[in-house]
Amino acid sequence: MAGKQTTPQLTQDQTEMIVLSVLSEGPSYGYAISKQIAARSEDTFRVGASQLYPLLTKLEKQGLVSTDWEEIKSASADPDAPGRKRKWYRLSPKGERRLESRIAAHQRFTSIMNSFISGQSGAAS
Amino acid sequence: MAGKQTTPQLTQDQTEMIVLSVLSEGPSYGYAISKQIAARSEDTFRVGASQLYPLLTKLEKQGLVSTDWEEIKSASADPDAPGRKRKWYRLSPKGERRLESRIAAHQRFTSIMNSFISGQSGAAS
DNA sequence: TTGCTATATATCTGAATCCGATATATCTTG
DNA sequence: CAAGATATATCGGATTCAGATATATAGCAA
Repeated sequence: MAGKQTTPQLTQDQTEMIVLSVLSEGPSYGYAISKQIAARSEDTFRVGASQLYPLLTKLEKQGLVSTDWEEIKSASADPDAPGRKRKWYRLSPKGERRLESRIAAHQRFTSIMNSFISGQSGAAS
Repeated sequence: MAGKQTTPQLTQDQTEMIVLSVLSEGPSYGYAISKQIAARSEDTFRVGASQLYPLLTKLEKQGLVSTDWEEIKSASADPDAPGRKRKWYRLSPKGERRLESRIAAHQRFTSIMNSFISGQSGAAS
C-alpha cells in the first residue's frame, strides 16, 4: 500500500537548503533535524526519514557535512550493554559555502517568482 | 545542445501558480505560455511541452480555465486548406480564486523559508 | 523547389523522486 | 510490562521529470 499520491511540497534543492540551514545553527542528527523542520514550519515542511537519511548520506559523500557516532547510554541500564547509536552531522566549511550558494539561488528564485505574481492581490514587494 | 544544467526545478504547485499568473494577464496558448515563462524568467524557469500540456489539460478538467480553438489561416495559402490550430486558454473565475489561493500559500511558504535562513548572510527580511 | 527554422499541440519513455510502510532496536513513561 | 517515543535505514508502488519523438503547418531564404 505504499506510494500514495501527494504533490511534492519542496524541491530537492529547497530541502537541502533547509537541512543545511538547520545544521548551520549547530550539529544535529537525523531524527532531531526532521522534528525541528516540522516544528519550526508548523508542519508545513515535512522531511521524513525516507527523504532525510538518503539526503544526509549524499551530503556526507559530497563532504558538506562531517559525521560522528554517539553512544547513548541508558541512565538506568547496564553500563556494558550496547546502547542506542546517534549519528551527529556537522556542517563543514564546504557545506557552509554550499548553503550560501543555495540561499543566493533561492533569493533569485523568489525574486523571479514575485515578478510573475506582482500585480496580483497581496503580492510581495 | 543546451548549455545550462542548473535549472531549479519547480514543484507542481509552483508551476501551476506561474501558469495561472501568466493567464491572469490575458488569454494565451501553450506554446506562447512556455516561451513567455522562459523569457520573463531569463531561462531560470522552464516549463516544457511535456509538462505544460498535461498541466493545461488538468486545469481545463478542473474548470480553472476555459478553452477555444483558433484556426490560423495562412496569409498566402488556399483559404480552403485546413490550416494550423491554436488552443487558447482563458482563466475562469474559479481559476482566479485558485491563483489567489496559490499566491497566499506561496507567501506563507516563502515566509517560513525565510525564517529558516534568517541569520544567514543576505537573508531576506 | 528545396531546405531549414519556427510555430504548435501532444505523447512516449527511462530515470529520478516521493513518501507511506516496513524493519530493527533501544529508551522512557505510566 | 506494555505502549509510545526515539533513532537509523531501506523498500517499493506511484508519480513526476525532462529530453526525445511524432505530427503538421507557416514562413523565409538560398
